[in-house]
Amino acid sequence: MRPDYIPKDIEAAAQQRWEDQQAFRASADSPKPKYYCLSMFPYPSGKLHMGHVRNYTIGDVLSRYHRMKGQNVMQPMGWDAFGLPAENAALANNVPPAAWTYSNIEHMKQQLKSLGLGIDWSREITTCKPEYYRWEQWLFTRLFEKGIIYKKTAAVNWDPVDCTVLANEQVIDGCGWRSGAQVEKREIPMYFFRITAYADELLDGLDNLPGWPEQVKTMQRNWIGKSHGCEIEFPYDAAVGREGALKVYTTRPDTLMGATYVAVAAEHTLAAQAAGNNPKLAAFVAECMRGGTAEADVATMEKKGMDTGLFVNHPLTGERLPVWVANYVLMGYGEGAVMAVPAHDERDFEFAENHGLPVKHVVASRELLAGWEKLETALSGEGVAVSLETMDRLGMLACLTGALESLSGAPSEALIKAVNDFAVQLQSESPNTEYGTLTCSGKYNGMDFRQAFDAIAADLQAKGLGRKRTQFRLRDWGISRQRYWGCPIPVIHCPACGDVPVPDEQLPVVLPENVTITGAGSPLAKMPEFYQCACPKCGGEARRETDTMDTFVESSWYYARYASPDCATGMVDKNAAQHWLPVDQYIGGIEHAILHLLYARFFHKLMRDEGVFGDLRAAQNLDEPFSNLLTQGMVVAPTFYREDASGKKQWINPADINVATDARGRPFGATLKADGQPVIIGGTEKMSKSKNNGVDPQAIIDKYGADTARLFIMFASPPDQQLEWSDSGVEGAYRFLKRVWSFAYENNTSIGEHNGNIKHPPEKFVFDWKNISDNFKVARREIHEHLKQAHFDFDRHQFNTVIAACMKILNTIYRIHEPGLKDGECTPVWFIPQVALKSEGLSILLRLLSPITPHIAQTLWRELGYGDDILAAPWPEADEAALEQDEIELVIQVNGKLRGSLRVGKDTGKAALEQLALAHPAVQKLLAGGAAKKIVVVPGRLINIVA
RNA sequence: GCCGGGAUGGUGGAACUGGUAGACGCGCCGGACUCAAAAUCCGGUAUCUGAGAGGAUGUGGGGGUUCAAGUCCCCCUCCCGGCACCA
Repeated sequence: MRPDYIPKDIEAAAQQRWEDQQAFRASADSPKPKYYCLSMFPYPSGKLHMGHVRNYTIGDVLSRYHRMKGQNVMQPMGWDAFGLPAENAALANNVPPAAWTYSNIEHMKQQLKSLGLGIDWSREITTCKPEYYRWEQWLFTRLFEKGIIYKKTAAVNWDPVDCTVLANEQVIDGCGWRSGAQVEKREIPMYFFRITAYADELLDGLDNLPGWPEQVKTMQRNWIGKSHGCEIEFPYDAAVGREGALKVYTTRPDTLMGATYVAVAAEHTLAAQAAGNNPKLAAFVAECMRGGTAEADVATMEKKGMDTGLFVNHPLTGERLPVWVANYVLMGYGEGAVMAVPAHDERDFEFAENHGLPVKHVVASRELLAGWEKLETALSGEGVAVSLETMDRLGMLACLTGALESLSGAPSEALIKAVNDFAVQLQSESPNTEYGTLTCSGKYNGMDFRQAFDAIAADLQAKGLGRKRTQFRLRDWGISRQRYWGCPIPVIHCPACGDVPVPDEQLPVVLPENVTITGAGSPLAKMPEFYQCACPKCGGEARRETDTMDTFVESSWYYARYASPDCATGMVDKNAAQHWLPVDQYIGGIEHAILHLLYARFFHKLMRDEGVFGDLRAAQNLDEPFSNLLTQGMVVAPTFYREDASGKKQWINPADINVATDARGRPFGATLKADGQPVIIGGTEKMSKSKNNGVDPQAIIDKYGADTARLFIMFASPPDQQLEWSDSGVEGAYRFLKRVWSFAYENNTSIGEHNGNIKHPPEKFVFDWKNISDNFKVARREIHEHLKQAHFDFDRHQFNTVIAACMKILNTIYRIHEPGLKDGECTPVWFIPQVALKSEGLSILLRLLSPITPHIAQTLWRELGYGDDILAAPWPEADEAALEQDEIELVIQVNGKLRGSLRVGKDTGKAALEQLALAHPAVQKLLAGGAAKKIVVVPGRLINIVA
């Protein structure tokens, strides 16, 4: 055995061994229970980044852990190969997207292999290959025929200079990233997946996912946004142009009597109609069309609006309400129109304040009602009666003003104060968005939310001007992309037959790979050899669709494809699907919590309903694709920069920086290694090219080895938290592995001999641990306590404390020594238990470490004669007998403050404990002769004396 | 703006069900080894106060519940993720 830890050598050897043995090839034939462990596949951007390393290490740790616990693990890998960056790279470097993508895959695959991941590479899939996407096209044609896919128009970001559609990412401050031109919203026809048809199932299904983080389920529930409300129609007459009704949806029909105006989106027909003969309004509508479509931008815009001059009628009172155009009302949401109740909605209130629109309170809190009662008493004291009818019509404030004006003399000071008090109270409740009691609402006065909701809905229904409706925030999924590097949409447009899906025998519609990317429009639309075709129905001349699919489509079903990656008869082989699905553990970034994970769940149900998984009775448990989900945090690192003459920040990579610290280790400045001059320390941010704070995983692997990289990443923080990169932390991880190696080397001979004597596996050898010395008993108890803790932490995926437990075990076994004796001098009586204990401790340590740092664990397992293959070793279990203790330590508190401790027999009774605690000198001192009011005894933990 | 998270020593983090705050690392300080350095090993290290024993304070800020709060409840600040065409 070599005295030094040389990761390069042992890692290459271990990886070669796994490759030779095909150690990670998963077969459905195994009698063991299956465990399908999946990490989100990477976009092949060029090289691995730390986020990938983190993701795949977590997946590999779980895979290896479950394998050692006796499961038949399948851990596949593939490439999310379609996407925008390939087109950008093509523009920048003049390389076709296909060639760029394939070469990136080649390189990244080597990098993944060097991490020592236990991946079944025979299942590798690449989404830009026709063998993969043809099945996506196949499903599309089925769904198209079923009506799950339909066509409608939707708004996109249009760059008027480059004449191209931009992704939200490519719109910066409302302008195109390349042209700098102001982006416009433009309506174009697109294909949509009717995901809303599955909204209820997607929502309810979340209740059957106990293995998902609560926060992700909450986000998805909110995203789906099921609400119960009413659709309400506001009729208008011929004065508007023609008779009709403006339809809105609201979750607050109880506030209907407080509606003081209605607002419509710029694209709404009423807006267009009003703009027809109003140039100012037309200009405003055009202004609303400027800017991107991203919701975050729209929602943070200044709320602007303009009066159309049109009126609609309140459905219950017939009152005329003005119609406004507002930029915060979006055509794609609900009906593209809202009823505005400024008194009870934040946005409506702000808008009404800005435009001088009336505010009418119709829902009152208990406090406000009490305030109003007080005011009424004050008013009647001055002989003023408030008419309920007036109040219903005008609202409290207007009604009050009228009443005061009707006073014959000047109001008394008491009345002025009462009025002021009420006004202040009303102001503080504006807007009041809580449920409350209806007021100023005529026949609905006094009702609560539920009663008012039902009564108003019933009245609307009776008038034919509204009804209860359940609505979802979730919108149908538009999948058409006017881009080249994606899966072609398998539709042919025939002038005679309309949109015709491509028949099975003509699939796949292959994306041509040798193209030139210009950045203006899709190259496919310029390739007659691609788009010219015959109609499959009538044979006439037709045009092939040149849009491609959203790349979320590929990533919505890849997990299923892994079950039978080469299946040539369908998306997935039915038997393979029924064997491997669902995914037992899915791991990926929290940023995918909504879109990707919702789309994949949706697709799973589409495939199920299409019979892709076979007979539904046979395909049980196939309603959801991912049983357990782990969402990892991102990898962040410190940033450093200098400002150039123009004030522009020049970001400097942390690798080129020296950080100076004071005597206590506090950083007080940083300098550039190259010139020794100071740089500015920025914040800690997500590793990125733009902040130049990325650390190349390859450099870490080359310098320290994959085990160190994996160990550091798993140790630095729990998987779901963000991970802060630290070079010295990496050094620490490396130091620990060197210490493990040294321990093994130093005890190589004795442990090796011991292991040889007892024959493996070591558990078969029953050592009489009862007769070892007290020191050894303590050491052994520590080891087994740490093991127990590690086990607990493995199961809750808190790998950082698993590693802490490993470090503690190493610290313990390093100290195993009979006092005053060295190995060579030990008498046989001491020597044998000492070696046995060290051997047991190291065997536990190596097996605990093996999922995390598999190369060193495998190497030492063999070197010290535990066995040939640590993957086949049984998972260690804590020995309960080793954990037993006769005496325990209890903490003594006085008034909740720590004042001392007590060693007692483990079975000491409560009364005895109280006596012992009261007799404790620190307690005596604090009680100063007084009696304890109360004594709280928490068994095994503490005694709290309340003085 | 809306939805979801987060904040604990110089630092990454630990504290499982409300029960000894700071495990385990990193850094720093001291020591051993060395001609010296690196590496390695041993010890110390929340803050303030005290010679010391000890005392006081302390988990982003403010309030509350409890014998007891990092943990539960209410309000606030800042940071991060997502917002439907980045993946």
